[in-house]
Amino acid sequence: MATAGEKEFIQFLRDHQMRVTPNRLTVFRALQKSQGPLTVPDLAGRVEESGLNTATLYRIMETLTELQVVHPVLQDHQNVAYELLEPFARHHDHLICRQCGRTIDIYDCRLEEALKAISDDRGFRIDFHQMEVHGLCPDCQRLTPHH
Amino acid sequence: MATAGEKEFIQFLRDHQMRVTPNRLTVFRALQKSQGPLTVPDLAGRVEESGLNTATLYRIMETLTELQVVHPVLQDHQNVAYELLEPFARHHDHLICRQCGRTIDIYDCRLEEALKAISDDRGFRIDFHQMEVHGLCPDCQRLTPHH
DNA sequence: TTCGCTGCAAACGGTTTGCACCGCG
DNA sequence: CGCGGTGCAAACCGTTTGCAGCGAA
Repeated sequence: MATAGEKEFIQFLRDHQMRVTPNRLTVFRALQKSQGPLTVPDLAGRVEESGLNTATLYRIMETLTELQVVHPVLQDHQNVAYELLEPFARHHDHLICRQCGRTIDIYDCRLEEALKAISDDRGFRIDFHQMEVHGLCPDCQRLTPHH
Repeated sequence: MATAGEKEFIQFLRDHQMRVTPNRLTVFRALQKSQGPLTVPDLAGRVEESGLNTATLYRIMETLTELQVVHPVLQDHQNVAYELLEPFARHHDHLICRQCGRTIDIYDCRLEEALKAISDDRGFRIDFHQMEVHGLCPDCQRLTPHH
């Protein structure tokens, strides 16, 4: 099943009484095109030609976060970056290697099911979740086989 | 099983060729005493009487992060905060309510097991993980029963 | 005695804010 | 036409850095 696209995003904004502006579409497209999460400075670089102002960019990210179109995640242990949420991007979690810094996207039903069971037990209704697993990827284990 | 305390922290520093300084002990104690994650400004307030300098505080947090005594997490969708990791604190994940903002700590074997199975499948060796589940807590569902 | 650690103060840069203008609905 | 959205520029403040002195080992 494909993820929702620009058309659905426009409808989503209308449904939430938010105006459909060129700036918001520009940001949405940049996020869709990107592989991973983007910081505001990242985004600024990618939408440079549109002349979009940085202050506006921050305000748009705040809006999209409230609407749960995106959510902020911590990058490199220090920078806030944003990534699209369902239904605008396929959900996944992250394996992050402490050695090479590479991020591996994962999606696994076992995890989703465990999570659902746990939340149900407590009567918590899930919007979305985010998980980071830190450790050593297979390649780096081979290079530093001890410990 | 209790979590490791100050004595173990001191030994940990020695094992890693790091000096045992009053400042580092002060920070460690503040983190232990705290319920949740603390930002650097938070910490600065709590260790005020010790006269610990802010720049030093940042350097200590960087060091503790590298040693994996703590790790940074995103608070309120924007601020970086630090929390102790195993074995210095009991591991747990978070349910975060979008309505009241309250955080519920959870620990559940089903999640840990699913995670281990998934990582094993990919040959990824886990140091630690962090999970945030965003949604509506039982209390807030009662107050806003629609949607 | 050595070198890691710390305090101080200045600089940096990501983020926020006030305000006037613009343009979507 | 009204009000949400935007650009601009200044301010803010969390964080980083250089350097000299201190103290843990």
